[in-house]
Amino acid sequence: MKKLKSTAVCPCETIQPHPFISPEDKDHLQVLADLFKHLSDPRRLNLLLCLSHAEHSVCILAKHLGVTVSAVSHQLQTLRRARLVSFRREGKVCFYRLNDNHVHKLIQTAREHVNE
Amino acid sequence: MKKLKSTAVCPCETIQPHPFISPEDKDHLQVLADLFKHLSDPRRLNLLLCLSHAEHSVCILAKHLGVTVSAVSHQLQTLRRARLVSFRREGKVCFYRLNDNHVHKLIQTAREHVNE
DNA sequence: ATATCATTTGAACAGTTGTTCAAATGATAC
DNA sequence: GTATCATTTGAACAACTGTTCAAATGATAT
Repeated sequence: MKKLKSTAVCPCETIQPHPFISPEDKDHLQVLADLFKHLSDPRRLNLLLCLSHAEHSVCILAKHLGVTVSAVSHQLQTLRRARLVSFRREGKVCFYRLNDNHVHKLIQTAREHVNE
Repeated sequence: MKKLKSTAVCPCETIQPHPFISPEDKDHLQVLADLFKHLSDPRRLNLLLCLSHAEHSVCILAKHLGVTVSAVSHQLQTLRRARLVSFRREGKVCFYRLNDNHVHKLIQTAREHVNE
């Protein structure tokens, strides 16, 4: 067990740091990460897959996903803030739907990655 | 402020729950979510984008990303366990690279989603 | 063997996330 | 108005995540 004092001097010190990515990508980095974060929870992913077939009420979603209504509602609010889903109210019932079809493409590409 | 006792009885009660997704998708749900989780951190995403241009050493990556070597190394171990990156050792230096090009496709699809 | 550099590893710690519970809100019917 | 159903909301709490720090390991050179 040697007591090494971290000198923190490496050859890279002389290299001037610069991003390997373009400025516009840099700007979108956080936005992209946030998008992926919404897809990174199994239950939320399941929820999105349910909605990819048709619009559904919160109550039905909870039933089919096997979780509480409250939990689904919280997830839906998160997805709504991220503009991944939208909804319409019909009387007492709220029907949620996917906002566009890009989510499908994302999942499809990910699925290809997994299956190899 | 009414004290409502949750009756937890809704019309959906009569509906038998079934997944809206196919069995094989159900199996891959966790795997897919895990994949997205690795892309959900801005710094890790930045790291992957750096590697999408060429292989790089840990030291250089830390320099360019503006974080400590330790932090980068931890991230790389995570990505390595997920088989998203691999590496080769050359003397004292470890060079990391992307494991395949699916990551590019994923990022590209996500980027399209963001730009609309 | 010792020194140094590049990298890894484990522990601790702060920040974030998702669920649950209880209560509130919105809408319809009586 | 009250009752009921569907949904939302906020607070609390446990679980997870990523960073930092210190120490260890791996490799090369002297």
